[in-house]
Amino acid sequence: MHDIKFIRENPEEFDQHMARRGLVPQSADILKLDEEHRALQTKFQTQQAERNRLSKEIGKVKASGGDADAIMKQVADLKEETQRLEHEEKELGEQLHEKLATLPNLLHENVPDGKDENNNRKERTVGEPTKFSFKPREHHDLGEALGLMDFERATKVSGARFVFLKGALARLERALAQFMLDLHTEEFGYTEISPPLMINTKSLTALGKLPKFSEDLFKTNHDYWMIATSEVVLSSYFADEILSAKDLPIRMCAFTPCFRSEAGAAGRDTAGMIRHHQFYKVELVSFSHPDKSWEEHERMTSCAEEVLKRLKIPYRIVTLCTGDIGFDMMKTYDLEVWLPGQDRYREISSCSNAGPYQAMGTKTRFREEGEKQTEFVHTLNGSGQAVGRCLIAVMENYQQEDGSIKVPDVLQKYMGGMTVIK
RNA sequence: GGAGAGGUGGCAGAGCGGUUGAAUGCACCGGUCUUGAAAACCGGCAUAGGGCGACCUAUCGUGGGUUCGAAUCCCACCCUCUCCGCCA
Repeated sequence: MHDIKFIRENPEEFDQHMARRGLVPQSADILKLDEEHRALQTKFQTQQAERNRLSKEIGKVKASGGDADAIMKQVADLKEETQRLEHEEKELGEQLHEKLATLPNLLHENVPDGKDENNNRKERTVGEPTKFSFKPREHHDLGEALGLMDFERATKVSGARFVFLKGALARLERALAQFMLDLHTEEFGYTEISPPLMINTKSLTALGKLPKFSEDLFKTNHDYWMIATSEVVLSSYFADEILSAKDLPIRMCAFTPCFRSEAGAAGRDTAGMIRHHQFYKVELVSFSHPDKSWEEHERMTSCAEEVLKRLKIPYRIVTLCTGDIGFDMMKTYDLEVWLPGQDRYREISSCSNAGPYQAMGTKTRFREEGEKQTEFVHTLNGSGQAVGRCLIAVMENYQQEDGSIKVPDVLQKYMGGMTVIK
């Protein structure tokens, strides 16, 4: 959701942002609509004030036992016109809201231009791609050979893009999640949340995720949507609320399954568990003071990075370009882990600053101490990390020639001391 | 699933067709008093939008309706609570 005031004050700048998103100039249309709306609003309100005044008059006259017929006729004559103005005003208001809610977010100046992921800017690489004295295998090869990953039965029971993990691999998934949660809550000050996994249409619409992403989501027959990320429930947590500046930043993390229809991904990443309908993710969300949100973005990214550093898995960081960044984000860093089996880096985490865009939709505001004025918070979200993909990264980077998998040091305590999966 | 009760400001809680955007209490903020604090007293205290401004408009769960006029009446929906049933 955009701020109409910003567009009024900076129409050219707004159009430049939209142009970078590949859109034609929008501000002229919006400002015209805005002006019409405001003119109509003033007109309607003036008439409404007159109606209210006369109606009160009637009350007084009647209370003193007088005859109010003449005034009542006068108001009755106003009625039709007033109702017409009201409907028109509402209609224009909705049109304007629709525009502001469906246009993509502004962009941080630092976001590179480009049409797809090939134009993302590499920021830094941490660690070297893992070296092997043999040809490293892909995670699904390893998992199936170990008898701990069963795609066939998952297909039988559920369908494509599902898996059964067994024994030590199931436990490894749990260990990873627990390691991540402990790190973020104990060392980085995030509050652990166990949120609803289903969300209503109203919340998703306020966030700007609907109607745009309806095809990518699973919907229940009770009109709930399965969350595709816990970002949506966490970011909606303070909807319609006014926070105190002194409480910011508010940091939350949640470990949840994520459900995605992968409607547009037919044929992509069909082998293994890279792209499934269901996966676990530990999500980080921050509500930040506007002055501090870019700082918070860097901090959040480093929290996500720390997971990989401690697991000793090589990765790199890229800044998404204008063609690859999500439409509701101002800037996004992707963390990409090295997958030896695929011989390439793959996305494992995405850390974004939405600025005030989401907060304006959910009406999440804050107030400075002693001020009357409210302001929208900035919301940030990041994966810290996608557990499923992290599991893959561990398997492929820690594999040994005999097909066994070493357990990273930091996970051993969560694995009952186990040092190798075989 | 069945039966009933109810949703009003940060909280509690009046109001049930006409100066009610909303009494009162608590909380909170400012002041007086005090060496300081407490108490007492005085004042302030919802959100959003429009207007250069005086000011105006909207909002009493949500949406619609009745009426000159709705927090108050009618309809639908949502949510909460109590009891019964079922159930992890």
